[in-house]
Formats: sequence, C-alpha cells, structure tokens
Amino acid sequence: MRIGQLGAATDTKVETIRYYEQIGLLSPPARSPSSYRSYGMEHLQRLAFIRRARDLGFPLDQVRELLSIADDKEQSCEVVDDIARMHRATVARKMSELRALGDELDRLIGQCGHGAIADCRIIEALADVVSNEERPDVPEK
Amino acid sequence: MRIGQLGAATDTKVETIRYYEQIGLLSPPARSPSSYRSYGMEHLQRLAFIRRARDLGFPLDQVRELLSIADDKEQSCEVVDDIARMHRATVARKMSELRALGDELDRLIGQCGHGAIADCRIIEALADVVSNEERPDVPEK
DNA sequence: TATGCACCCTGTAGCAACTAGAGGGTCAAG
DNA sequence: CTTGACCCTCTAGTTGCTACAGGGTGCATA
Repeated sequence: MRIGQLGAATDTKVETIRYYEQIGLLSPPARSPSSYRSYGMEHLQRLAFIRRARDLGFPLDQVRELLSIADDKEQSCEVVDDIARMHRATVARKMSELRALGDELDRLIGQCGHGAIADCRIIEALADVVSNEERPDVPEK
Repeated sequence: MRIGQLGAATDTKVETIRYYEQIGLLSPPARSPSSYRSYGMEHLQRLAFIRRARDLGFPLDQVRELLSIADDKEQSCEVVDDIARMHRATVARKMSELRALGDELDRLIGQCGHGAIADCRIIEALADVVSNEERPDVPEK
C-alpha cells in the first residue's frame, strides 16, 4: 500500500504521514526499488489510532504515550485513564475560559448604536483600560 | 518610560513588546543615546488596547483592524460590531466543538476497570476504528 | 515509442503568537 | 569599581502540520 492510499484510508494528508514518520510517531515503512514507501496493515492500524486520538484532541506527545502503552499489554490501564482524565481537565478548563470570553463579548456586542467610532462602546471598552488601570486619578467620564 | 516599565504596566513580556514592534503592531518608539527604547503615554494606551483585545481572544490581524478603525474617528461603528460578531461566532463554534469532545472523553473515562491494557476500553476505542472502518468484513468481536 | 498525467521523493520554509537563549552593552548603587 | 538589573540584536524553538520547489516513477493511451 502506497502513501496516498494510506492517506485516503485514514483521511490523512500525505505530508502529515511523512511528518509523523519524521518525528518518530510512525515507524519508517519498507521501500520499493524506486524508494516509494510501502505500508502494511500494521501501519494502517497505527495511523488510524493516532488519528483517532488526535481527533479527540490529544496532543502528539500524549498520543505517543498512549501508543507505547498500547504496545505493552501487561501494563496497567490506570496510566491510560490518567492521561485521558488529564486531557479531559484541559478540555474543561478551555471550555470555561471560552464561556467567560463569550459572555464578555456578548456584553460588548450590540452596545454600540452604529454611530461614529468616537462613540463606539466596543472601542471604548478596549481603550479604557489605560485610563482606569494606569491612570486611576483621571475621572471616569 | 523604558520597555520593562511598559511591560510591567501592561502585563506584557518585554520580548512580546519587541515582537509587536517587529510585526508593525506597535510603532517604533524614540531611542535613548544608548539605543534603549523610550515609550510615551500613546504607546502605553496602544499596547493596553492590544492586550485587552488579545485577552478577548481577537487574533492579531483583527487587532490590527480594530486599531486602524479606532484611529479613524469618522468611520462607522458597524465594522467594529462586525468584527466582534465574527469573533463571537468563532468562540461559539470552538465551544461546541469542545463540548462534543468533552462528552466523548467522558464516555471513555471510567470505562476501564483498571485491569491490563489488553482489556482497556480506551485503548480499544482508539484502536478499533481500523477494524470497523477499514476492514468491515472482520467480525466485531 | 512518445507523451501525458497522477503519483511519489527530499528538503526547506511558512503559519500563529509568542518564548527563550546567546552574547553582548548600559546604568545606578554601594 | 564591581555587582546586578536592566537593555540591545539576532536566532532558533514551540505545536501540528501545510505548501512549495525541483525533481523521479508508473501506467495508460495515441
């Protein structure tokens, strides 16, 4: 199986596959006489594993860990659970950050009456920080 | 005002300030005889604006737009509202992606009984894609 | 047999938005 | 006059790819 087919089978760009090989995530396959990469089922499985983990948002070094754990059938499953929980926590944190952000944006949006910039509340909100934080002696309005 | 003070006043690392200058977001300040950067209030205001917009998650090129709009007091406020709404939509999209991700992770976590890897549901879930998608003829279990 | 096209190769540079380091110069206090 | 905190420029690293440039290969068709 050539690299293009492997890419099609796993919905991965050819460049990405070569990149995974380069960083040691995917083992170098056999080569044809014309030095084309030649992949087998084990590569397909490995790449599919990687892609699935990536889709779930695991960063590459966590994927690397998951791969090496998956290879060691004796190891306890706890480590895997830990990695997943850690990643879950990251996702939760990002979500609450985004929620706060969205709330603040909502407060800004629609506040301006579409007049001139001079009266724009959004621009004001962005600019005002200086007068409030850096020059607290300046009167508010 | 030297770069370190400006950084302290706006909670910005010195390197970041120099980076903003390099990409043309912050105008080059005057220099002391020993070529130290020397900032005034207009730089403080500008950088504070930039940081506030960044905190709200606006990407740098949108910040650039907001800055140039803020400078043109005649322009209509609609453009600003548009940028903010666009950014709000991006935030909303990312949030729903994260929510879906979190849900899927929740389904995985806690599924494994902390036994050997051979029976780990998480590893299984990551690996199974191949047999299901790429080799549909293989029996499920 | 020629030619065209899709595919493959290596190697390098680019994206966002910084951050970190090397290897120096400057300034004020003690 | 030395110490330490600050400043300078320039370069390279981070994450996870993506996009060339400048070639070679394999197969079908005219």
